[in-house]
Amino acid sequence: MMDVARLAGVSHQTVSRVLNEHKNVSEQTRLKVRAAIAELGYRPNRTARALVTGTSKVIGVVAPNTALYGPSSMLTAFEQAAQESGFAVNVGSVRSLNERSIADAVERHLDQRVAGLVVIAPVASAGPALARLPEDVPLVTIDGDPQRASTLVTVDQVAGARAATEHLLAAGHSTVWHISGPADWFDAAGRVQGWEEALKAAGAEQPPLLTGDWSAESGYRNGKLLARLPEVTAVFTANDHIALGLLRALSEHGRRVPEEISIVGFDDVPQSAYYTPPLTTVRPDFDAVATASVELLLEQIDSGTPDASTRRTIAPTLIPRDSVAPPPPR
Amino acid sequence: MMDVARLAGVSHQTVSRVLNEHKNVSEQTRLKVRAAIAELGYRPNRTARALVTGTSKVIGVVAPNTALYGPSSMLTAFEQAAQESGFAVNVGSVRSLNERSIADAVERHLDQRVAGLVVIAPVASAGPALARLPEDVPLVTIDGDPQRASTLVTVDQVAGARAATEHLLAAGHSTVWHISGPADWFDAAGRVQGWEEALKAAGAEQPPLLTGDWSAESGYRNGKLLARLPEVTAVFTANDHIALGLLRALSEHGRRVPEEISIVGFDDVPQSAYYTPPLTTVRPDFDAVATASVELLLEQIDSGTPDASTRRTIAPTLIPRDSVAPPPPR
DNA sequence: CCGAATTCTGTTATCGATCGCCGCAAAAGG
DNA sequence: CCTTTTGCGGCGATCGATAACAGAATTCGG
Repeated sequence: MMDVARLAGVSHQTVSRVLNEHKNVSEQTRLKVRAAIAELGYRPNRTARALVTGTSKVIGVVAPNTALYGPSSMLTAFEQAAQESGFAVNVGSVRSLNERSIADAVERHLDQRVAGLVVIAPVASAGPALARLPEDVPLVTIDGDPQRASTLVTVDQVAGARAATEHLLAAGHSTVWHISGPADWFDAAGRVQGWEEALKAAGAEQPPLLTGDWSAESGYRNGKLLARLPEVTAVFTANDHIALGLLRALSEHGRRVPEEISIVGFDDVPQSAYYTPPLTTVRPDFDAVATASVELLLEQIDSGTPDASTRRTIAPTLIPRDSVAPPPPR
Repeated sequence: MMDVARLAGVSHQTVSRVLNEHKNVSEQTRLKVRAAIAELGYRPNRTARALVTGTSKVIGVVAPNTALYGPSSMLTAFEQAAQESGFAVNVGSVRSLNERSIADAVERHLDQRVAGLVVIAPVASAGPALARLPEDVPLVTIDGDPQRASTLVTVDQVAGARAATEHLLAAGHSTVWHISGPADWFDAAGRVQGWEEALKAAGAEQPPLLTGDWSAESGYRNGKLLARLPEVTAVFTANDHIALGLLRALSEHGRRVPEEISIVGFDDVPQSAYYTPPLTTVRPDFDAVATASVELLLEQIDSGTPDASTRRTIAPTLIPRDSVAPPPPR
């Protein structure tokens, strides 16, 4: 910076002012400084700036360390959005979603003096870890506890699940079965709730809930059971991978989809259009979630007021494909 | 730090020594300082340290901004490995893999004063961007150009593809077709090469190469064509998603897998065991790639010698499932 | 045409650590 | 018993930026 100042014939402070787009610097010197910067190929040292300002142009993201489609696609979408606002992204993945490891990940980020935090915290155990956070750090929670008072961005799981269930009921099915995600995930709970609501609203009988863990394997395991129950004609699965396992199990038992059994998934993974048959599913807009999160976080960072307690809900859309048909005549 | 020093009755310098595990500090004062640190809950400011040392405990990762299974699972594996060595990870994803955007991502990381860089650079266009990197920054390239002289960690694409092709030939097929990945990806090129080698070694005729783009859609598109060629009995696809699209196309044309056509994929995505039929595939060990990368990078960082030009190759393993069978009698 | 307000720019202190050098005490050597 | 080495710990400078304050130049109202 000193070199630039010398070349431009000004003080280092003036260079700093140009860099930070302060007013009160004449057009003439501004140009001189700009020229000197360009000539020397000077790039400011963000570390030094971070030291004196006490904050950095870095956002910390805490995400579960899984290959799950949702979290991983949000991560990249998130990085993209941050980048467009001039922020870098520090990831701190957590192997398991318990309070301790989330708290650790948060600590690591705080050590790095991040400007704000985004936490993908889809389970209840994340709550306490976040509660002990210093008051003044900007925070956005994604898919977090709907009850907690903090800035929250969520996919409207309930509405998505309701749409899926209603779609099956509208096709003529008397009721709809559900294979859920892990019980401690808010996402899974929301989808169960939407499913229940739709059944109740339609006056349909509610079959027992089957529980999966997002994996195709769990869909397969539950599918083995469903395949043997002749009264099952429609199933809504908590995600597309469970649906895939279910399709596999049904196919092994010779039960045809959608002729005998209709299925709706959730997530719209890019492959689901090529399942056998192509899967009707619900698409949450992960890009929108990421964009909204960055937006809310930057608002907090700029304003200095950490917790506005606003929440943003992203509505998913139903993608009809070939895995839904009217029930077979009995 | 001053507060800690005061409480321990020493100077700030001694506190720093304790923190950095310098020798020349007596056991007695070390304990006093440790106690003071614990009592005050002091955490060193990494930003200040980064400023004076000129480097940070942060590694930059450049990865393509895709939902592709390989890159995204390496990203999380990578973060995990770095974390265990006390490093944080800064991600800089790139939307498209051209020279310009890769160079930009690298610049952003350098601005942050990262200690080293890992670049997932599976295309040739990444080369020039990396060539212009300052000499002294530790760098590990993943799945990069096998010809370039730089520290490189790769999955042995050729061996994996050879194994897949040989597996099909061993089942009795007279030749094997191949749907490749995008031509500009090294991964794709390696798999094509392994396929060619295996065919040549077996004296099998080499069918024309079909080109995909990793997506199920491209597998489907090519599958529509293959389904109409009665002589096709075995196909090796560049990844599992292409195989899924292929399965779909074959199923639509009433061609049965594996009775009429055998298929082998690549990647072993968690879902491939539940495709219809379960897919025989080749599993690259992404965790091993990540671990090796971090290891090599830390070696460079510690030793101060940036470019050791070592390379580490991870051998993939064939996972036999149900999508391979002998060819139908003719 | 002068004093006051307003721009512009420079000087110095500061963020929180590490590094180099120096002094002092205790241990080793003659 | 005195000198030399070694171990321990302190003082001040430093990294590269921004913040606060103050001085110089300019504009403006009366």
